[in-house]
Amino acid sequence: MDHPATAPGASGATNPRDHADGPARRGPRPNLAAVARAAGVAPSTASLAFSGAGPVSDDAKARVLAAAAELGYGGPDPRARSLRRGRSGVIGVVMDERLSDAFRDPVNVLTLDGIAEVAGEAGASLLLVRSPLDDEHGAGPIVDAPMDAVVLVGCNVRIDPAVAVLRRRQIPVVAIEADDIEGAVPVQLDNREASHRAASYLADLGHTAVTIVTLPLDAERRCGPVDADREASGVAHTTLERLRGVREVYPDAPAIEAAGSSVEDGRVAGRTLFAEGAPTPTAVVAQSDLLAVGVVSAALDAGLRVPEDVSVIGFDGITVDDSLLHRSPIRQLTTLVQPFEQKGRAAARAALAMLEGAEPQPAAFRSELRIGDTTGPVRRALGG
Amino acid sequence: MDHPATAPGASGATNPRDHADGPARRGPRPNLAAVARAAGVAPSTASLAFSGAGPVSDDAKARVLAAAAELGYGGPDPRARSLRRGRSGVIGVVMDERLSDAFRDPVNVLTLDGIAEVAGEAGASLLLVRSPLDDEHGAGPIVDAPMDAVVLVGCNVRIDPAVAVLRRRQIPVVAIEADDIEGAVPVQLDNREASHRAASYLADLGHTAVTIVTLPLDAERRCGPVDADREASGVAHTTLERLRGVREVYPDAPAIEAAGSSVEDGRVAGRTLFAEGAPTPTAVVAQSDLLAVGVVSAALDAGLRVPEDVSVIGFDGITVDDSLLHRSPIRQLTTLVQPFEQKGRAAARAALAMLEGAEPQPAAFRSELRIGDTTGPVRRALGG
DNA sequence: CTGAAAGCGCTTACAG
DNA sequence: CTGAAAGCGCTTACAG
Repeated sequence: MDHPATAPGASGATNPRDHADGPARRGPRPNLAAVARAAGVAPSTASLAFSGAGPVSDDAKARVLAAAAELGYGGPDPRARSLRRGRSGVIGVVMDERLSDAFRDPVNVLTLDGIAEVAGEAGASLLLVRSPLDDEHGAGPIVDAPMDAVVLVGCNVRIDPAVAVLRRRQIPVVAIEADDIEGAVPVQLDNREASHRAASYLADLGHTAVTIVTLPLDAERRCGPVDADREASGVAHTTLERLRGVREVYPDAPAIEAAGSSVEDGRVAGRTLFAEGAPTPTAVVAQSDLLAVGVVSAALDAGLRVPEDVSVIGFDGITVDDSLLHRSPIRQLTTLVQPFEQKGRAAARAALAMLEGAEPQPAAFRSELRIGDTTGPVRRALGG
Repeated sequence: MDHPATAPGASGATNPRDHADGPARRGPRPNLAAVARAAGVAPSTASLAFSGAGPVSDDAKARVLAAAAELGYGGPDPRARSLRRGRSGVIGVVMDERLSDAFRDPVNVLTLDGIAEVAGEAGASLLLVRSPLDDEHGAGPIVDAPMDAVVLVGCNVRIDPAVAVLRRRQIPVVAIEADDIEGAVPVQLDNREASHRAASYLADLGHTAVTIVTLPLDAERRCGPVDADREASGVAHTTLERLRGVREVYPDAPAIEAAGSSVEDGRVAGRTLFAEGAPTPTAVVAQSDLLAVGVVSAALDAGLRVPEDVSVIGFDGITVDDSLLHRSPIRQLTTLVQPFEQKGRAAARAALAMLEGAEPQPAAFRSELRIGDTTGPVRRALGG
């Protein structure tokens, strides 16, 4: 399925790179020394003519530029420049998942947004890198890509190998939403407090039977009930904090772990939750909006009304698309809205600061409870 | 609004980078020579121990690794390695817009998906770069970021400066959805033929009054009617091809240019289209799904029924979220579905091939007309 | 299997 | 304002 037809007229017989283009470029790529020679100046002068980092006479500069054009010189080689300068102008963005999965989650895309904005303004470019798997330590871009600083995005799970590598490389690290990592600047959210607030809101509505649908606790993509052992073995900081926040209000609330953060993962968890015969909660706290939509969808499928029979609350405040929901009267999820772009911007600023040798600013952000139409007062107890 | 509170307990008094970490790392970063010295081997042997590119005795290798650990050496510096090798393992992804805008369009994200998949498998990392503005030639990452090859994504507009720079740098270029660019390997879609098919489908349904809502024709973010002059001045290949495809069936179909590809841009165009007093088309061909949703939304706002009063057809086959639509009975757009991921994969493969010095494969893909519920037979002529 | 040598292409003090 | 020199850290033929 993945083998495209070759475009009939598009390729032609010649290699596209064979096209001559103004000044012929025969032989090896010219370097700055060759340009300087052609211009009749010293290499250092030619360098200055390009970088503007020192005084050069207009005449010398013009000769250098003319020689460069003549030889087809494309400007100083960034590889050599970065070796010499000790900097490459590249900020690494490390994500937990396959990049193609990461892009599927709006949470990551929105964060990237903020990072890209600040990095772009500063002239830095973003290198997308996947966190290394356990079995490939010592390989992969995180080990050998040029990066001046790194931002960990949505790395809840499997952060340790990445951080270890980066620390050894002495690359400054900014960690969004990870537990305090030794040597990394944190950009944090009030996960626990926010979850506490959401739970309190449900308590105010009279809910007592609350179940939590959690994000993954580690990289194993398990799904199912979270018992004490499972919770103790969890490494995902965000997941644990959000869980604790709800438990501060509902100490005995059962939890179900989802395999990931997608609508489908939420649906799977929801099916368990609303299975016939099982005691049905009157409210569900899901740790992401995607999960929440899946839970709502499972509830509707099970013939329950939302919020009349069951309230559902999410986390993130993103816009979610799900066709099943469209058939329902639900217009907006009750959720905790978090400032992704701001978090991304703060992370990028911290990374740039470390790059400059300045003291980076740790940052903490707040989520706001946004009340939509997936939550309501608890239904009257049947026997009440 | 963007100044986060400093996290109370998160920062502490010390610079995170001051943390000692096992072997002290005093003074300057060690280099491979220092490691070799400490291990009692030649630098070349130490290099081989890390790269595995040649035979090294187990003993020598162990001594090198031990010395590296002892000195806190994080492995060969990628900057030096890439200078020496002439390769950096980085593929640039160049986009037309601010990256934060680019991420907002699913079209780009899906394409990036495919690129990331193939690049990731090959161990290459992706450098996100914005196409330079006209007024910043000679600056920005496209000029001085290390990249072995580049993929142009969604660069319809403002490609020329980028391509000129890349050509001078002699960086191989793969262009997704751009007109044949001299020296670039094309990854193309059947924009014209697909649009022709969509138009034919409308013709079969009896539509004669068809209006086209186009993507931008250049970078100026204009919106309004496309007259012959405007069309002649257009530089966006995709826009023009899709326009031509429809015109092959409806030679006189009027066109309105949208300022961008968003639901809101589509809505703006739609408002013009369905303004009172204006002659209303019985069908609209929008050049993207986002635009199509905006048009549908404007039609509903104007009190028209879709598809009974007006049919709307999109392009892309993405999932679109729009709350207004949810209130309507419309479940799926009629649209031309294009294989974004496949296009991305093909582009990445071509880039990798050029990197290896192999002959890259130009690729061409096909869009499929997917009939949803936004199109239907033309309404009976009022006077008919 | 190991070592000595050369050089990738640039920039930056430094002296004029 | 310009030039000669050194060196960023590595890898790769090449000889042993």
